[in-house]
Amino acid sequence: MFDILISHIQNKVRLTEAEKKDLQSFFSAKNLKRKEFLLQEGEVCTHLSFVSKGLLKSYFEDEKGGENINMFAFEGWWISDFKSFISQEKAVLNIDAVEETELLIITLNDYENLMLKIPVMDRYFRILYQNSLVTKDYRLIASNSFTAEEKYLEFSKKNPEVIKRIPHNLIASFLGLAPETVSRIRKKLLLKKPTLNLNPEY
Amino acid sequence: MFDILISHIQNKVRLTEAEKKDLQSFFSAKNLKRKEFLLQEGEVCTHLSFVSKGLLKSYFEDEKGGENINMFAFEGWWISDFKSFISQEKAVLNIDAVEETELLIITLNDYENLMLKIPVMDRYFRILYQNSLVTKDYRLIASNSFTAEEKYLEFSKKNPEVIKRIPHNLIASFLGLAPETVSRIRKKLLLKKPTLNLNPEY
DNA sequence: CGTCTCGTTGAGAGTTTTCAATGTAAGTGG
DNA sequence: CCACTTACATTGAAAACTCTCAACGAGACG
Repeated sequence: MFDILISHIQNKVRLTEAEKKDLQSFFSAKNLKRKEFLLQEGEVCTHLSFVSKGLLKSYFEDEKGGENINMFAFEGWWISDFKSFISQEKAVLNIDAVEETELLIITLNDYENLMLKIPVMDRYFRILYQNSLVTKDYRLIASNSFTAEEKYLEFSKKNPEVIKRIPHNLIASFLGLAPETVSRIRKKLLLKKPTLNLNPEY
Repeated sequence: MFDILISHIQNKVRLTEAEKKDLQSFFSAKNLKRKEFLLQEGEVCTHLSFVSKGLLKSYFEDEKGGENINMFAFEGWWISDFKSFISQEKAVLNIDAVEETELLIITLNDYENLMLKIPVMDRYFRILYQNSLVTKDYRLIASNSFTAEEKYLEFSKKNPEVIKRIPHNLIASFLGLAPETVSRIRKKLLLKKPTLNLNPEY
């Protein structure tokens, strides 16, 4: 459980044994069942969470009650309503578990103290956020310039595993499309470029 | 010139006098005239740039030659094609000057050495990127869930000064809308909610 | 004065959404 | 294990939104 966290951190920076020990004391464990909320709109986002197992989605709920998915968080990802977490103001996002999930969570105070105590964690998060910005930037371009078909194609090309794991209505929401639109695009793509049948039965 | 950089950094972290001195040695100055390129698609983004004066835009050029503006960079902002800068691969973005611009630029090597030499700069960028993520996340939500009118309204509410400084066709591109659409929205808004005339002439 | 940039307007085309109905698979409780 | 409910996907038709194309006007700049 902590191993995953440690290994993800060590992927970017080097930790001493003492620091690894230290690190653990800042986090608590939390489990969520399917559909259970980590955060609801209007609450303050008290924790930043590291996903050690499972899958979450964060989403914005519009006036009509529609879910607009903002991001998914898989094993090894961090998630929160960042704005709410940093400012300790009310959250606008909801976060819930798509699959049964195990988290390591840290409060804002501990997050800050963690970095004061283990300065290399500033570096870790700097690199993490830096990479994250690249991704968000690309998504923003796609969202503003691509057609529905391009959005879906691009997504499925970049995230083939995700397509298998997450229902298409959620993927549609993530891409800012209606589920019907995605369904029609998939149909069109299947007709155009039929799947290679690697295990023909004849 | 450096003052602005230093002051922006000190806004987030504390620097010693020695560090301030040190810092300067990592940067060079660069000026751009209106429409001059800082980076063109296909080149490698060799520098991360701090805007000490002026205004830039970064954009993605689609097949039809349309500019899809990704971000603006005002005084005190950093800009680059981050993906290209970090990986030193070819850039997909173009960056050019909207107004006459003064930059402080740093290479990837120096960027990395800077943080090794002045570790608190890891912290500075961590906080900078953290804030940036909040903004991008919000833009992503808006881009995926808002109507054209909501996008424009929201933008003009949050960035009243920007509206004055940047032509509407660029704002349209930034919002992922056609300039005609923005023009029509503005007309509609003017009719609906006429501007308060604070200086009546009668 | 001519050119270029920016903004506006209209009409038609195209894309995507919405609404409603239906089908299918999967999970739950008796 | 079956019956029932819920979640997910598909399809069609109409509506809504936004874009494209084309033309025109105004202002800035050299």
